[in-house]
Amino acid sequence: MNEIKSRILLAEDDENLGSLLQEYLIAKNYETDWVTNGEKAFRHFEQFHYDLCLLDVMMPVKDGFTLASEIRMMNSDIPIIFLTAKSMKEDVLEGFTLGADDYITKPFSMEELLFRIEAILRRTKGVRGGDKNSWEIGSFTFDAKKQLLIGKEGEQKLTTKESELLKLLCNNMNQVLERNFALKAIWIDDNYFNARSMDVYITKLRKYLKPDPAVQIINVHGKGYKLVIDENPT
Amino acid sequence: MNEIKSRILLAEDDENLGSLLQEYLIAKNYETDWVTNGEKAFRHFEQFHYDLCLLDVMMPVKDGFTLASEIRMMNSDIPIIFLTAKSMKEDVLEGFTLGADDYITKPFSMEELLFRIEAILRRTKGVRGGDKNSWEIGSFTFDAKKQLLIGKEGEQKLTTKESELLKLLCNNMNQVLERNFALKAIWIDDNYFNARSMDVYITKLRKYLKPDPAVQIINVHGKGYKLVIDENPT
DNA sequence: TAAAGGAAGTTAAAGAATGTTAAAACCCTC
DNA sequence: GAGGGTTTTAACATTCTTTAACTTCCTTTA
Repeated sequence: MNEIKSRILLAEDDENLGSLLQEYLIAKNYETDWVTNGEKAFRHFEQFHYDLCLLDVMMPVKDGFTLASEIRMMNSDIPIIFLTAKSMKEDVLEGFTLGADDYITKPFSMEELLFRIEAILRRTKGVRGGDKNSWEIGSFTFDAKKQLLIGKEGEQKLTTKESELLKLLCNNMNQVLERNFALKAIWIDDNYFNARSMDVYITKLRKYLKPDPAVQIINVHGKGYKLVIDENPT
Repeated sequence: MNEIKSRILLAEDDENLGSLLQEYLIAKNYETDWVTNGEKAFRHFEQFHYDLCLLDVMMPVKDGFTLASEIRMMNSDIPIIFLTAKSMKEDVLEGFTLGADDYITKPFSMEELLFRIEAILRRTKGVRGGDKNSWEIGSFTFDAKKQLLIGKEGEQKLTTKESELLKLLCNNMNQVLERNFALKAIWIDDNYFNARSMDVYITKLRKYLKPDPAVQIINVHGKGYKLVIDENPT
């Protein structure tokens, strides 16, 4: 239940390897989409949400490096692992300058890949075992278990709904929390009225967080909300 | 610009390799302490502050894995890279279960090690090479995260679409941002209507940027747009 | 070089999404 | 079933995006 599946985008033109990897990753409980060229990969990336990209360097239509730089342009945080057939140093170096998080040289064992994936996800999700229930939100501390938002000016007790929504926002810090996802997670039904109810809660949370202007809940029109924190206030 | 030196703890019993690595890392501007066994390494770790540990797996007195688990016990966040002579899978796996952030198999090139180190430090320090979310645009400052364009005359809150488009332009500063790419990146569908919608947003951005005549969004007919900044105004 | 046609610029308005506030409905506990 | 807190509904305000209509600019080609 605390096992939120991570979504992986796998771009690999070799049909055998690709399907093998997809099968393996799905078996390991990762929702894995497999595409066979860089062009398709980019379209998938635009359209869906992923937690990690696994990109073959040499692919038809659009190579892995080009693809990676385009992906980086749209999302500067998502982890990217390159699969490279050649162990050529130049490849490795270029990959890292593009902001790769890791690379792995073919042939590799499934296990090795899996461990690299898990190592990166541990880091990026900031979880070394177990899921979080308290966060630093700017100058606030939010304790989800106690449903308490502690600020400089004092404590604010949160209702269940308020707390659940803030928790989802924290879990997706700096990323878009999709309306539908939040609705289904909290309200089960994602109908019109519940959506409006959620709007009301967003307003409430914004009011609570108002004392720290570095903290903001930003609306992404037609998509959802994003909790952002200004790291270096001017 | 990022002149903060990172401190590295290097534990390697091979005198030749150890001194070579230390020399190289210092040349690359890392403050590197080199020790020749696990026992000494742990004492150093207790006594000083480090940003990254580079541990040989096989060392006298105390091996790298034991050392790592002791270090982990004191600091669950510090990045650890194992140096391993054997390429045995078991080693790799055990290393990762101990919370290694990476491992590298001997023999390796200095460059490869350096890039792995830098990749990890980028991640943990949250600073990645070509990864920005704020730009100087002439006399403006654009904060993509907060969707804010700060000028001399005041702040302008940007909508999601405005911000996404400006971000793409910034990522391609002084280069042509292709219409097609921007459309697919932001609107997903690159049909006629979305293209006209983008035109509208270009107009809006130009209006916001108007206060500084050195900043311009130039149209490249049939191709796309280019954000240029006049560095030395006459 | 002038005309034609497509590309881009501009502005306004319509419709959908979101923001806000308050009252109503609900749900506990006593 | 009264009272206090929580959640939903309602009503109205505001903002965002798209569409439309019209204008201007650019490139090609006769």
